[in-house]
Amino acid sequence: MRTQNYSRKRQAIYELLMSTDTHPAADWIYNTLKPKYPDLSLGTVYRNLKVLEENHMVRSVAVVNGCERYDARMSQHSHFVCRRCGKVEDMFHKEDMSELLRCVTIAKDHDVESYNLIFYGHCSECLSAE
Amino acid sequence: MRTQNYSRKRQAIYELLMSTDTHPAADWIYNTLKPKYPDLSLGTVYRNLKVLEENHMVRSVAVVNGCERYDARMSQHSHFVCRRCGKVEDMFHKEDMSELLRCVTIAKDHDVESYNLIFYGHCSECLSAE
DNA sequence: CGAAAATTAATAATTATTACTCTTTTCAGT
DNA sequence: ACTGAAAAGAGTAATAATTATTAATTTTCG
Repeated sequence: MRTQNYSRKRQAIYELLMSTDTHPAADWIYNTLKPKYPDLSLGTVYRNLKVLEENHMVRSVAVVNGCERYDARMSQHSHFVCRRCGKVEDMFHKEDMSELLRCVTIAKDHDVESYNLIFYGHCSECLSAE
Repeated sequence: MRTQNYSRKRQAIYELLMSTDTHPAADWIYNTLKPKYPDLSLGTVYRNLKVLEENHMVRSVAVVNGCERYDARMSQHSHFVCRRCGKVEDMFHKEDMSELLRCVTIAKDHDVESYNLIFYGHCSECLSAE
């Protein structure tokens, strides 16, 4: 059986995502890896993000200004999106969020696999800049 | 001072959104109103959705398959998105969700204005179809 | 090594959304 | 009701993120 990440570029994309907490878009990943991988193609970044997503190694955490933003930290946590600068920040949970499921009426015949909680507002930098 | 002129098309878009719980995309709104307003333009739908959004009469609740989905019910509630058919359903809260805010670490210097909670999974129709 | 399968670069195509230009509608003040 | 300026719209072109295609390269593994 073939291993999952046998391509250097896929590995590089994954490791870059693991090493940052900026929740970048495909475009940023492409530009960041380009110097080290001069023949990298943007299509490769998109395709690998999809492959990694299917393998639950990466997830899309938000769409900001029409751009999908990715995160390789799969432990359950939420995000804050700045409406002004588009920055995406982590928001870690104080306690188990399964609590959350008790707060909403869930149809019993639905198969709820995951959830995504996003907070919107203005980040500290943008607040002080105004 | 003149703020906004009354427009019957904007009104129609708003009323259509109020009358449905399917959380439609711009495209669906356009096709639904087209028979009654034969000269309606898709650009008009997009522009008015943005105007209504700025006036807090409408909000985007999710992006499904690259399409923004809208809701005119502004009372706080969450949504379920079916990963298979893309359906967006309402999930009303059993209790006050301000409780929710206590579960995450919120940086004090951030101005959190709103949040969006989306559940993902498979709806009952898609489950029984498999 | 060598063949089969997976991956990629480069490019073309797709598609949701926005911008633009000119026309039409709306409405406050007459 | 009439008018003129502001707002809104139609129709079309443009934008930009993402996806599909295809031929070439790389990787895997017997």
